[in-house]
Amino acid sequence: MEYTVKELAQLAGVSSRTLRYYDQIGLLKPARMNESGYRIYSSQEVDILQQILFYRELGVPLEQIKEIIHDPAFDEEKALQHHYEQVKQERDRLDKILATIEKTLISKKGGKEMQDKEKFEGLKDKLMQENEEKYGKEIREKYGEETVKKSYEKFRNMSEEDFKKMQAIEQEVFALMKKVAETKDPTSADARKLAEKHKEWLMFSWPDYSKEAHQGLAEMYVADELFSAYYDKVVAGGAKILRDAIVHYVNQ
Amino acid sequence: MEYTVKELAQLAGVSSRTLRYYDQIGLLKPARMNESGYRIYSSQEVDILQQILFYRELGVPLEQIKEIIHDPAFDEEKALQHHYEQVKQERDRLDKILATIEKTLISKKGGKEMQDKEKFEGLKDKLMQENEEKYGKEIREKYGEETVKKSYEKFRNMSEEDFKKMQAIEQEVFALMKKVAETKDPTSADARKLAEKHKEWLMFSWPDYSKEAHQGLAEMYVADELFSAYYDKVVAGGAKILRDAIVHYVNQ
DNA sequence: CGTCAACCTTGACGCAACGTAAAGGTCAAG
DNA sequence: CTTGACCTTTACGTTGCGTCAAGGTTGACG
Repeated sequence: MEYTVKELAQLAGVSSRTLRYYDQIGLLKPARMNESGYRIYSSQEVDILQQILFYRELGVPLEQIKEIIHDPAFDEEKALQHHYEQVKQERDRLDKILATIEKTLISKKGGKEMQDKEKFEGLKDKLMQENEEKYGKEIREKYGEETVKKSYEKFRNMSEEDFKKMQAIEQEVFALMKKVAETKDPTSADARKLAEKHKEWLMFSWPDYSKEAHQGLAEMYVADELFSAYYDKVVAGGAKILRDAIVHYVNQ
Repeated sequence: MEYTVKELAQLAGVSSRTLRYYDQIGLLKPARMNESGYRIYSSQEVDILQQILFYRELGVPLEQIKEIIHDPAFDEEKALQHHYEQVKQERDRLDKILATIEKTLISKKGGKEMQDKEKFEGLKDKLMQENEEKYGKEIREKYGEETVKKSYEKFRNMSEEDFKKMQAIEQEVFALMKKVAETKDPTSADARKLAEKHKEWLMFSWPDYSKEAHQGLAEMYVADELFSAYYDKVVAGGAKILRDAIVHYVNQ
């Protein structure tokens, strides 16, 4: 059985252009060309195309499919394993994105006049997640994915009232930051209050508290420029002040 | 506070090229240009960039971000809601891909000489899933995602022995198909046996049996050219013979 | 035998969101 | 005044095709 481009294309549910492209990149060459230069495929190419489409469905790049198909010595299992990891990472990323969008949508409930603030909340949260990944490996191992999910649920179930409370507490944090900025003494009573308030604020969105995570977040406040800019807006050196207070607090 | 491209880029963790590109597409214009044509950004642009990066993290296309940012009348909530659906679909797709890769990797256990066959198994399964989506909505509503997951688990936990059994049964299905092909009578005893064998074969990878799904799959055997080609290879008109036998079987 | 639709060919641009030169101008430090 | 680190615009490469464009081939019909 022989096929022209269009015939094979319809058989396999792809476009003619796709077959020409596969020819072009050397992924699937026709069995032969007829006297006027038409591509002629045989049933052998049908089989190969089937395999190609299978891997394509899995999102494997055509270059890699080429290797899998044409190089019998190629370690297909390894390639698939690798691809599996890639896909998994991407899926996990999307999972996080979904959670963030949910939260962003929910936080819209908080009213209109603080919209910009909310947007920053979203960013903060993103950074919090990054922080978790950087500093909180142990915590993740301890509590696993469940914790993360709980955190989202907690946030999701947060009422508008809670949300406003959370913002009020953040204002208190700011006020204490300004106070501590005068002495810059992380061992002072106000510094302790600052760290405690910050913990209180944190607990609105964190399902569990751990000193390690708290300190990790504090370190990131200083390390991440965008983040520290947020606190430095409140008072010069705000991020460092907050960090020092927290570090001293968690280490008694 | 004013920034050059590089400064703002480092502050926000993006490349200078990105900022130039955002300028080019009108997403983020610098506050002004200096006398020699350098881009100068103010802290206002920092804030806007923050928002842009937030949405970019969510995978929102830059064109849409542009609307969200620059058009205050734009329904951001609706846009995010829509985007949420998009991302969810993509994530679900990746979930399925992961399951398929897993299965493909597992099926490698089945031995080397039937590798090509296995690849087709993967394709068949992909089509089975599509079939489920097309014809099996009711079933999905009945059993939900759990069923699908169970199906994968069942496959995952299938031993090499089971796998070989499954293939042996498929051979029996082929033999019966050839027999029935002589009379083409879907009401014959052999046709009944054929349908039953096919069900038996099916149950290796399906967690539950339903007549609707079985018939749906049968219909697809005929509707999908690539699929029917697989059965037509066994015997001419094989897909139709199998379909008719199954249809008669499930309707007593 | 002509012709007309439906195929086929190669070539080339477009898409998203930049990365990466290339070719040249600007600026602050030494 | 030179050097190196910045800045500018222009433009091509990436992935997997979709979509013209301009022209040749084929097969059915009158």
